[in-house]
Amino acid sequence: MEQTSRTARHRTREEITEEILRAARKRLTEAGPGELSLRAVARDVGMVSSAVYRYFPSRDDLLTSLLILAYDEIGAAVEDADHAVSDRADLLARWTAACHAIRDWAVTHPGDYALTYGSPVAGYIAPRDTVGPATRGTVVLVTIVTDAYRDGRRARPAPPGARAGLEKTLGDAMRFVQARDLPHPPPEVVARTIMAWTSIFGTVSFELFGHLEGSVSDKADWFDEVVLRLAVDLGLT
Amino acid sequence: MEQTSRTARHRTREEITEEILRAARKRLTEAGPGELSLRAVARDVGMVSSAVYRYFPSRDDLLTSLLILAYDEIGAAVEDADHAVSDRADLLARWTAACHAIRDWAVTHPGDYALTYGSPVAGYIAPRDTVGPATRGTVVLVTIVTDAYRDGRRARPAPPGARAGLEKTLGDAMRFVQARDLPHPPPEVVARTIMAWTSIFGTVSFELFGHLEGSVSDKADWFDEVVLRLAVDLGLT
DNA sequence: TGTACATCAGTGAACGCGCGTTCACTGATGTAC
DNA sequence: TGTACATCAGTGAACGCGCGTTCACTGATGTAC
Repeated sequence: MEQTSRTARHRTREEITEEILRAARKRLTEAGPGELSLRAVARDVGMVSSAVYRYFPSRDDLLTSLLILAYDEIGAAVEDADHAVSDRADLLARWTAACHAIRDWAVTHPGDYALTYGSPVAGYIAPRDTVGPATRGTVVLVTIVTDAYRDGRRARPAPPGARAGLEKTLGDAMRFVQARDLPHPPPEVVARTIMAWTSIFGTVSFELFGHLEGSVSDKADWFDEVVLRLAVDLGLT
Repeated sequence: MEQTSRTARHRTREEITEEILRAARKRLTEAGPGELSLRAVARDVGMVSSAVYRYFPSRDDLLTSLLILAYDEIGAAVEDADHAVSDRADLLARWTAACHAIRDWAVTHPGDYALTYGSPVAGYIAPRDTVGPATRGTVVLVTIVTDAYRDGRRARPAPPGARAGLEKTLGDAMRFVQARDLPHPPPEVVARTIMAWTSIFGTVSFELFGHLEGSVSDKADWFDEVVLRLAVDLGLT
């Protein structure tokens, strides 16, 4: 009873909070996070600008919520795409599905993509709460590769000229997989995974930020080609 | 005589134009291109804001000049790095030098890097004049790879599952190398080159935009590792 | 070489604007007795 | 169940600010005869 009465007001509060976030995300596709205008968002929602302060203590807090929302959304999309592959041993299918989820989300949410993976907003420092959501998608990619390693599939070997000390260069990434996965994937596998991860987002960024113009004619097909080659390099096939 | 008298005033004009650009670039490291303030730049130079209009017709024109300047600078840095390798047949050395020039420039000019390779500025469309400068650095990377191909070195072969039509997916990039290089590098080589190019900038962007935090402990060493593996994949070793 | 005129760089005031945030307020919704 | 009080959402005015751009001006530099 106490719960339902609380939710009466509570629920509209949540609805309006979501409405503000929705309007802000829409604005992000046109304006860039640094120029996001609280007043414009308020106007879109149909409130006076000061009313927004009942929901977000400041513009920066709005940005933080948008950041967490975006990371959580792309993270969930990648997780869902991976889980939707019923044959868990089909690592190429899982890899392809996960990568596609990334690009699909980015293409349909260019404003949120710029917020999360574009240039950082000047004068804004993302608080700690964003770290968790930020890693969700990445963890899926890593899991697929380490599953492959456990399966006995092998990525490209270390190059002949490679120096020692790769493990130290990687640092936290090594510690992460070693705390999780048995048998421990060696540094070379972790390195190739980070390279692939970077390639995926690099390709998406190049597409969305216009750097493939004049080089690649079909961006979606190109992404598929990249994903396939990365899978091969990672030993997923 | 006429030339020297024209340069008297002309020269200070050029100097002040450069001073404005220098001040604007400095501002870019703190503010992001969308928020670049003409008035702030004028203040830094020690002029009244309206005086800047003697040099740039609008804020957008200032941005365009900054864009061209940045692309030209990184392009020249990459060209110089490549040319500085005296043994032209040492393709790994040339590749490594060119890639390092990219990262070095990016790390020392983060504001300009965000302008050129970060999220696009909302409401600003780069004019045609920026296209030429934008490609200079890329052309160097492509040249190194095609030199290797002419040498008989071979990149990774096309993956087993690859579809036909890669040539069409690439489009302009294929036309570019086919118009320039003999013997024509096949689509697979062009594809691997674009992937490597994307990886380089993806790695730099991830470093500068904070996405390697929590994964890679030594960013400079990591870049070296990436560059080496890309060289191997491209058949430069 | 000296004078008359044209060009140009820089000034300072003004324009109209949108911004983030604060604050005292009103009226509706929820809570406690 | 009904009343008194507390909480909360939203208003509207105001704050001080910085912005891009225009314009009439002054004084210095360059040009032509």
